[in-house]
Amino acid sequence: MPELPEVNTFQKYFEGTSLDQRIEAVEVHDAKIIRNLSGSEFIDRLTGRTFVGSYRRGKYLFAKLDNAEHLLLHFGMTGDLNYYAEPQERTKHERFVFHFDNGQHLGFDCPRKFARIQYIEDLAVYLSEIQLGEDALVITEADFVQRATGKTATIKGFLLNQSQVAGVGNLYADEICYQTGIHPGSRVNKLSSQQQSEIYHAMQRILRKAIERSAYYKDYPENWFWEWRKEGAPGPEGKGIVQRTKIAGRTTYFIEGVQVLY
DNA sequence: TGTGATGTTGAATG
DNA sequence: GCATTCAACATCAC
Repeated sequence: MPELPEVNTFQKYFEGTSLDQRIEAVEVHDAKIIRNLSGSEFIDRLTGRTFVGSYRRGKYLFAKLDNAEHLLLHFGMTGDLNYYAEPQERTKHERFVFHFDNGQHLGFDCPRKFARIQYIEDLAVYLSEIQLGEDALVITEADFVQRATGKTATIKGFLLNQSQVAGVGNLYADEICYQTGIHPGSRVNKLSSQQQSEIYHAMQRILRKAIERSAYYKDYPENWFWEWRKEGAPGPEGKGIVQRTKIAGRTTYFIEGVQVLY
């Protein structure tokens, strides 16, 4: 689930539910996804604190604490937030939960444990240490094109590379390639700067639309790929054939005969 | 029952 | 240095 639009939805959910309530207790069921602290250290650091805001960059969500430090929530493939009142509303794969002083809870659910939770003392320092590109919605066209210039990677690989642009994942990368009529295996340096800027605008348009629909796939426009991601099926309007392959190590769908390989 | 899954990382390879 | 592939992480659903 969690690519940029999904994480944006998590952020809204977090801000709409979990701010300004003192964390009275923290319960850790499985500390595996907490990367830089033990379970008991995690409990010690968070107990008594209050969430006061958040910052999202790409798929990284930083929950801001009242001591100006942050908790990084990276959702991996299956992370999810669950704010609830009654204990029986607890989800099956809850890994830890904050008990707020108003009786509410914020649980972090993650069946596959690919999520990464990290306690960040200094956000600016952390961001300068990791290789994380500018957020896909924030990056300027000039910066995007400049980063693309000369790259020999496939366009799909480039879009997935979080150190170039942060936020695009496997599904949206396919959608961007589809909507620009470009084969996902095309080399970035074979594309004109005009095409690179078309990709930039498609990326922003698609992510914005997805956010507007709260990353709820069923509400996406009918001509998006959700409707046609089936190998061997005819493409939209009967043009071309849906192909499934592997590009940049990820399962990739595109329409043979419609998306041009450069 | 086997296969693959919306993410990231590190090692190995070209 | 750059790009790609693969394995690993752990679990579930088809």
